[in-house]
Amino acid sequence: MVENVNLGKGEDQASTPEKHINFVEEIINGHLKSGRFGQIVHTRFPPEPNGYLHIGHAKSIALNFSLAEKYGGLCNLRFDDTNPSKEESEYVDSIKADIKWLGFDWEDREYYASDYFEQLYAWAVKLIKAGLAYVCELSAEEGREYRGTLTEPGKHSPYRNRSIKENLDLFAGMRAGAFPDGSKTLKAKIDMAHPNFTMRDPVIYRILHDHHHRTGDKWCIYPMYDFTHGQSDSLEGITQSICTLEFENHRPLYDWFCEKLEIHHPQQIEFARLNLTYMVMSKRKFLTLVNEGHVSGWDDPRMPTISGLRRRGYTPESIRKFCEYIGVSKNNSVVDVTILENHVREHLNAVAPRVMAVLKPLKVVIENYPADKIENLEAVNNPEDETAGNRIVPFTRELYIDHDDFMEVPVKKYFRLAPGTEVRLRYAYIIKCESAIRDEAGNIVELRCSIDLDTLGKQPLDRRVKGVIHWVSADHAIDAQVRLYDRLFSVEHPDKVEEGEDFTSHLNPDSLEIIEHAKVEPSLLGVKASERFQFERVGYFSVDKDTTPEKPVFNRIVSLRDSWARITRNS
RNA sequence: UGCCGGGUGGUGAAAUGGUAUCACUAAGGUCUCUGGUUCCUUCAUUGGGGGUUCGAAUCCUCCCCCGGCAACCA
Repeated sequence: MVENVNLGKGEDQASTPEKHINFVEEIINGHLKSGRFGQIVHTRFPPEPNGYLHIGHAKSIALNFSLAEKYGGLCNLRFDDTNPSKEESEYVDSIKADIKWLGFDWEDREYYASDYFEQLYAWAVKLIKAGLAYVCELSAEEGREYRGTLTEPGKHSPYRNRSIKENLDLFAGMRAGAFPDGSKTLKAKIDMAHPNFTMRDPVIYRILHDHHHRTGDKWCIYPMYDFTHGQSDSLEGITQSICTLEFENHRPLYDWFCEKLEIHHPQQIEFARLNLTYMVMSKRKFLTLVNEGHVSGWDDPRMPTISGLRRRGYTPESIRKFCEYIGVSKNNSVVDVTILENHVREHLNAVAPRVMAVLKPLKVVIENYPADKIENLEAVNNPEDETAGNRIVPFTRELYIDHDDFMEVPVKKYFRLAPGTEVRLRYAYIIKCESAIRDEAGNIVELRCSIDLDTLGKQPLDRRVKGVIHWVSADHAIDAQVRLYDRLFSVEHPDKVEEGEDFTSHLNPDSLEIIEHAKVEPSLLGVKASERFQFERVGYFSVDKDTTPEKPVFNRIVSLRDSWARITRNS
């Protein structure tokens, strides 16, 4: 029907789909066309080192670094460390490790806003000399009162009209440590009646007798974000300064400082931050989760932190693709977490070696198979990747299969094992269930089966056996701990809470199930942390750092799509 | 209430005055020694009203809804 399909290039088009240009790229194209910044594109990722990075940051990182790459420019890493009381070098290290893990490289351009303190100070003096800044002695609370409200304009500080000389002396005194914390601030003199609060004489310097992670005790006054960010961008020759929507109100101030200081003036561009269903995404809430013990730490595999996703087993490729896929816009949106999950499935389907692992072991004894016989059967490592090769799995008289693969009274369309029915053991033979053995409590603890030895590598001609199940040899199986992770919250929007509740009331009580004695195939002996596998018919798993040579520990990254579970759920 | 943003299927994004497009989810089907993968099919007239126009998601206008802003945080 469609005539304009280019058949010759069809595969190329599929692998590199015609990507729509997002609004940020449109703006950049405009800059390139007008020559506002010449033909240069220079972005930056500016984290505050006061917490761990999360998937929302990954969106910003991917955006900034990818834009630079796409336009043949550069992207800096800059730590926005203007608040000494909250920032630590521990976070600097983790942030750098996370960005590297994601696969981005700032090369030698690792900058710190604190490196610009001296220049920032000089610019503050310049503002004072231009009559555009003054030392104010209103307390924080008084400052709030003077700022006015949504509907009423603010009023002028009584200190607003000091002489330039007095301001200069006072500001020098602030730097010299002559005044206690909170006693004075330096404010920009703009417009107390401005409809935008950020323009109502904003504080640009405050007194903080605090130790800074990089400048030590050199300073006791520190610049505010608004007086730092744009100037830092300017010093680094940034062209497009990309940030999230909540800074939109700050753009007039960003512009004001660049203009009044007469310095290189980057363009601030705001985009919508990432939200995911079944997740919260703020440092404060993460802290609550950690401090109240709902998770084991910032790198708990259920956390949407980069370190959590990494430990869970997510691949950096899948996170990058996800970030590209969701796009960039100014719409406040909530992305369905299944999209993230599908990206990691897609990647792991292509690259993860397949193995057999039995999570809930049920012993199977094949009565017509010799007790002393061991057959080494060949299994495909990855049907999606011919180069992955084959491996050997030992087959013996006593096996384990998964409890879920047996039903004493099978429901309709169930084609796994049941009394009297047959099933294919993956890569091995067809067996038939002859009887089930119970313990005293009535639980089924063992199956007695018979084998059809004429079914290895071929289908029987006289009948169709549809079910295929995984198994491990009881004698050869390795004992493993398996941690089944699920969504941390049980509702799509955990932030939406009733009166008197908070987001923790939506925690999913079943977000972690630990299986102490799973049985996995012997090829898994000696696995190393962060290796990833597909447990056939079950899901994708990665080796946790808690693994020991004696006992491997696996984290479930994500289950396989399970259309059987869907059928049973719907009926 | 003031200012700034934003409203396109259940979800995320396209379409920049000219046939509402691409994915995800969901549902159904195909294939299969993974109930995985693959492949196929189905699912919106763009927040609402009015206007301009041969023609509007796109332009004008009024209204509605959602988000952000009143830290000496970023």
